[in-house]
Amino acid sequence: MADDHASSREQETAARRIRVLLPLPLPEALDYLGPEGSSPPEPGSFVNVPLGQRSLTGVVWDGAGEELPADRLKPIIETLPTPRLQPELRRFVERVAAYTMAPPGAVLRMTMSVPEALLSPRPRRLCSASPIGMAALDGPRTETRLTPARRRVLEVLCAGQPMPAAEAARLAACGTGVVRDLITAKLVEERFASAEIPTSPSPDWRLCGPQLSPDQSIAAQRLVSSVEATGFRVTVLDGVTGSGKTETYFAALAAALAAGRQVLVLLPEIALGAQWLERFRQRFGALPAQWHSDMTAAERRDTWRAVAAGRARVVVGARSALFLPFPELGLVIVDEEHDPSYKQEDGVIYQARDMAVLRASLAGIPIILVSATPSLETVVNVARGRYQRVALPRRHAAAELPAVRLVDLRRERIERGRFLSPPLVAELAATFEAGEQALLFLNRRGYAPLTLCRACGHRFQCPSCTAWLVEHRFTGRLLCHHCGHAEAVPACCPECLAAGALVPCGPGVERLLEEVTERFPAARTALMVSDLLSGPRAAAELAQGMIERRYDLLIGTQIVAKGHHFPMLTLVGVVDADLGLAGGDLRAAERTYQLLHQVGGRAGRAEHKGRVLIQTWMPDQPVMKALAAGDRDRFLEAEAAARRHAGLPPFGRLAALIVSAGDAETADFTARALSRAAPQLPGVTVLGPAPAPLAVLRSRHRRRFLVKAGRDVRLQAVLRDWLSRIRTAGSARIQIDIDPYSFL
DNA sequence: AGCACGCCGACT
DNA sequence: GTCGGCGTGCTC
Repeated sequence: MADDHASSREQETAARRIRVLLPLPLPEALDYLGPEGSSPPEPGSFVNVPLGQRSLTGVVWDGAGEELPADRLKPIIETLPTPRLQPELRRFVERVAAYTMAPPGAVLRMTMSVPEALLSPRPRRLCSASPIGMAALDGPRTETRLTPARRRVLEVLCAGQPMPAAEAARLAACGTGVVRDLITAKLVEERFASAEIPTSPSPDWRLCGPQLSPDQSIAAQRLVSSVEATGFRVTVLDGVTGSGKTETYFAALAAALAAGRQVLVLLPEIALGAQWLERFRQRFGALPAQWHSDMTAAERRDTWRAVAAGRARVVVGARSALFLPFPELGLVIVDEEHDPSYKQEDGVIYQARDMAVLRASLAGIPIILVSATPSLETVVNVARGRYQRVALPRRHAAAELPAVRLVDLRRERIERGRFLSPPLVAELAATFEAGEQALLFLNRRGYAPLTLCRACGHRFQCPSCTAWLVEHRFTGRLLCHHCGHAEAVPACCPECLAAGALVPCGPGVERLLEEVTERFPAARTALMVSDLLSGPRAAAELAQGMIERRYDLLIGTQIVAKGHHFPMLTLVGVVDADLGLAGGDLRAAERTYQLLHQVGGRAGRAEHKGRVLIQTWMPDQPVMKALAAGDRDRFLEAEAAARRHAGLPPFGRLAALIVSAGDAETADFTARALSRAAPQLPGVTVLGPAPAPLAVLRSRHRRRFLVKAGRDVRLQAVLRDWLSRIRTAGSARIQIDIDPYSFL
């Protein structure tokens, strides 16, 4: 009898057992007890659960794990009314975790990045004029005396829809106190409105786009049919700069909207999206929902909810938008798919373009990868027949591709401390003479990359990193570009106290500005660098100034490479083309090609023919030759051949292991332990340990391993097995980077 | 990720 | 004597 009772209780608790994945870096989901009596919350439900001393929100997960004895389980606190996380997104979380080797909870955290969005929206109180209030407004002034402010509030409320008190106060240009008093005086009444946020207008796919060129129409038709066919399919829209790629993929976007599906557009950095957003608005009559890092918490909360509820039909965002809970996602577009900023480098390390393909495949929907300079990975996937390619080979309308010329710095005489070669100076002069605009590109922020003391040779180094401090003259500071450390530029050398002995070494955009100002005092020059712009609006403002020809010359870092299009810009000068080629980065050449091609593409976009001058010490490098010849495909073939020969991605697998610790000894100790336990398997090569190029970063000493493996090797399994055989001591951390992009 | 528990230096 | 530093370990 007692046994029966016990076993039935066991059965009951077994039925109540639910798995809950928490947004924490735990190795797996935890078990809890569902509510007594009522049916357990379904997988995907958001639940509040106790954990240790605190309580937090997680998601009911499916699948089984190791079962903890039932008597150690705590009951869940409550189930939230938030829409459930779709199975598709749950599988995506698991697959991203498995691929990147991050704990699933850490990936889940990216899908619930706005905790407030999960709470039921607080009902809002809306004000309207009461009958008494309306009477007071209409009636003779003597009956109820109204102050001017009170009168304005009532007028505002009578004229418009019910609105929050703060809104009424703002429109009436008075304080909220006036509204408050009116409520107390019963001239204004307040009602709880439904929590529904007023829906902003949706993009309208029925609007007609601009007339497409014949090339665009053919390409657009193929994209549209991939959307209409439904099902997973990757299409690469490969079009030269200025060929109208955006308008072309807008056709596919419209088709997905017409089919009643949501669309996600990923862009490298939303800061560059002002022109993109304007084009979208012109095409669809409304702005899309946006998702990026510099949104306020309230904006993120509203957007998250709008996406989850299906109200947001189009979302344009940076890589983290990939983890939004779309219930009806029908198309993903990755613009500038080659852009290295799709690689997330901290927290969960992932390549958003690749994960976008994964998400589309799990959802069974089409995805479009867009670029003028597709990544080698993408090109190889086309060659393997896994991706379809749609090409836009010609520039739109009259615009021609710019003429590219290399300037061999080995043959040019350039004064010490100067960085513009005579041919480039001559071209600048000719451009200004013709009343046209020029762009100088130098991917180096600040005044000079290194500052040293002429008297004693002292170099300014970051106290927390193996890196020089970069002088920024405009702000009068020395900055570390890796950790953000900043200090004032001292008047004399901190080492030998010599005064006025500090000399800058090498070029930075600020120093370039100085040189240009000396050479061309009449030229109106603007500097476009992320650290001198307060935000996307400032960047858009500068770009507008260029378009309105308030400047003759723009000097900038890679922020100028993207998105903008300046009709009167005819000359682009690349000051130091070799910058990106240093270091043993496997993608250095490819990235240099993409970046310089993109910068060069800024020249001559309207009817004016553009010229590009590339200053290099290595004119014989294949990248430079390819840029000069405009021969992208041959460059890619050569690059592919080199990578295939070396067994590097996309022809082999690659992972980086970064060991870091608070002191060099612990880092070395852990690295040696890892080295001893390194896998010895056919098809797997372990390189390292070696001090990372940034041997100390944020006060942590770092050692690197590189693991190379054949495409058929289950790399994650090999790494998991390797790490399971060692234990880390003390402050040591091991970070895994699958498909590394940065080699620092 | 938090938060508690635990073991060694400067304070009322 | 205690307050408090943050290193290690667990959370269903």
